[in-house]
Amino acid sequence: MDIETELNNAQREAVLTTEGPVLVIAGAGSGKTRTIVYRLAHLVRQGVDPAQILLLTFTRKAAQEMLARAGAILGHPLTGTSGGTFHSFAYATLRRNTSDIGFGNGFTLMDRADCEAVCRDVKETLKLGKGDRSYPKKATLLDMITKSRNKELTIATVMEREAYHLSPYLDDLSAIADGYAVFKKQHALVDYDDLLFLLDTLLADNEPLRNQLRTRYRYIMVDEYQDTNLVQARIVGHLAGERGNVMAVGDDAQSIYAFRGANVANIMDFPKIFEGTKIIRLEKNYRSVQPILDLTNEILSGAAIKFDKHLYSDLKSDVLPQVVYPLSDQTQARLTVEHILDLGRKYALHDVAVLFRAGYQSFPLEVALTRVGLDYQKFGGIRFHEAAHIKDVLALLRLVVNPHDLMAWQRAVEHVKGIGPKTVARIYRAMHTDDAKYMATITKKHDELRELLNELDGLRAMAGRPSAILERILAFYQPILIDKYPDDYPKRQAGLEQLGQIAHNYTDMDQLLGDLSLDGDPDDEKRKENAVVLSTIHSAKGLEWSAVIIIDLVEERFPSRKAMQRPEDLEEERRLMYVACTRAKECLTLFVPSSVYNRQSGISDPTLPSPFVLELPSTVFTPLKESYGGSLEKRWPVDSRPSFGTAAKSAVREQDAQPVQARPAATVNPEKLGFCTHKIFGRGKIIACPAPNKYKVNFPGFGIKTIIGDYLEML
DNA sequence: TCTAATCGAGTTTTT
DNA sequence: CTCGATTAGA
Repeated sequence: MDIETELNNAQREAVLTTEGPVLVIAGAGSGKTRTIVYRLAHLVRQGVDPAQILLLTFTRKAAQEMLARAGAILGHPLTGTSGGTFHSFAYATLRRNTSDIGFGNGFTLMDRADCEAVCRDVKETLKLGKGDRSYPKKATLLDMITKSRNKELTIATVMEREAYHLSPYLDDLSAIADGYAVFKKQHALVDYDDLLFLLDTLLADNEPLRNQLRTRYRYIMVDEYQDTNLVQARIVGHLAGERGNVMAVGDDAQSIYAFRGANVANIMDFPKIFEGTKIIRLEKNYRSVQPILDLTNEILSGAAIKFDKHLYSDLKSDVLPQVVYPLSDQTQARLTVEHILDLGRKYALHDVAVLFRAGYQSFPLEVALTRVGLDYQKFGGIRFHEAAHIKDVLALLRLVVNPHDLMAWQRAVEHVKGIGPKTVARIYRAMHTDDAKYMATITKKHDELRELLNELDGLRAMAGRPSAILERILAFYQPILIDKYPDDYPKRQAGLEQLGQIAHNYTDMDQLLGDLSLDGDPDDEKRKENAVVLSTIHSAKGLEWSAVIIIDLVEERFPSRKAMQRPEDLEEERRLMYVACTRAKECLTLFVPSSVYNRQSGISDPTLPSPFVLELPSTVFTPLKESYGGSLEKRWPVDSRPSFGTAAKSAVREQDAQPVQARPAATVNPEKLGFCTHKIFGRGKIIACPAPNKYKVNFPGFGIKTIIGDYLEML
């Protein structure tokens, strides 16, 4: 390890400042990870016990990679260092102190599906929303509840700020949120948010424990600090103390988790909370060639609130990033595959990534890749432990540990034919009131149920290692698997076998269950060789590839349709675009399809290019247009823009650029909806006003569109 | 009363 | 494809 030659001045200062609070503002690709890795190694070399270091990161993968790299520098692994996410750290700490948080008999961690099911059950128990087609879905209910908790605002405030269309349901939502909290308490259930809040309270109230942890973790490092929320910041405060040796690392321009309650103010306020903070800025970029940085700097310069950032690099290249305009999202998939094959001659396939805004956007590409026989590895979207068959097996595993686990019972018993939600609830009640009579009748009626109960009794009696228990469960589940998924059970079987493999590494069942829900896909651990990477941008955070392709850069997809309503959401989309582009080391290609398939109408809709592409000056990229023959030609996209002409289009863009609140909302009495005109779609009839300042309009020739009032001229 | 089957509407991002 | 409302049948 040579700190003098391997690090620049700013990095070296961050590594060598081991005492007191440090805030590292690290631009994209500025060697942030390298700095953390060297600091870990440096601390250990200075004689710090690795067990005294706590490394909090955004994913477990990131933490383990950093620890491994530090170990490689030192020539021996770091033993005993605590590294992981806030959530997994909280889970482990709470497990050791269950009685102090009011769960003397332990608690069960719920995953997203469990939480949604509780929301639905509470809604039904309260008899709310019966027959109302536009009633918020269980996913929406949960979104509001967790958002309100993560931002530490009332539901009313969250609704007022960002979900105005839900305001008719405010009272219902508050009632459901209360019911949700009560239900969790009654059943010893804990959701992801609870992990953080319970740890915060535990540390605030329990001085001996707080002191014990402060002594144990003398050096704390927190990565991706711009994506922490208020409660996470408090936890750091508890653990570090006012004069703690704590280093926070982050980049305000890469804050992309506001939807989850992340608060950029945390990183700005860090020096206020920790007195005497040393602030270090890493600005030189070591990842990307200069032409890519020219483009990413342009993305940031369009931000509403300017960033004090300008990335620069010594890496030269005379190849500009490309912007490709395919005719449709179908040809986009084909052109992407061709481009990947092309890149594959220069780079290893796992060094090429395709990034997109939402998980479903890669589906056409996945089909195209499969057709030509290219292997791919997808990040984001459905996680390993969320697949139905994995959840089924985990439910059985959970029941072995905790017979009171209601969510697991629901899952396990609903496989029995002839038993639905109502009967499950009655069985659960009967078991807990020792109603032997009902149990006898119901087991007599359903053979499958009796077998299930017998199996669980047998499993509890054997009390072996997790892997042994799991093996027996897999055997028991086999017929259910085949019955439930006759079409694709072999594929799912492979997933179950993988689960078996994972279980071999564990001796403690609680730890296994916790890790599975908290640390994502064990599949993600290593990058497959020779497989191109497909990833949501959120899942690509902190990673880099030689070549990066971003697809679906059109309005309504990226930026997401849901982010077009509020200026602050659009700003987060811009930062997301920045994160995506800064992942690229040498090649960056942006795809802007001219039309996308619309499932509703079954035809392809014309698209508008993403504002983030439109505003780029033509000097920073090379435009390529797909000809009708399917080949690519260098040409200005403006030459071939369809129909309505560029004048109308630029007029619309100017309008879009104005902040939405800048103009008073056009007022229309919803009682008598009339006609309106739109710059692009022309004259249309207003058929509904689903929310204030939002209209459903039928445009002849274009169909029904939902549009913000600001873009309409009322007639 | 409850379950299973069918139909129609709507799809962001994650610990 | 997935969720929820609706409905026919047990």
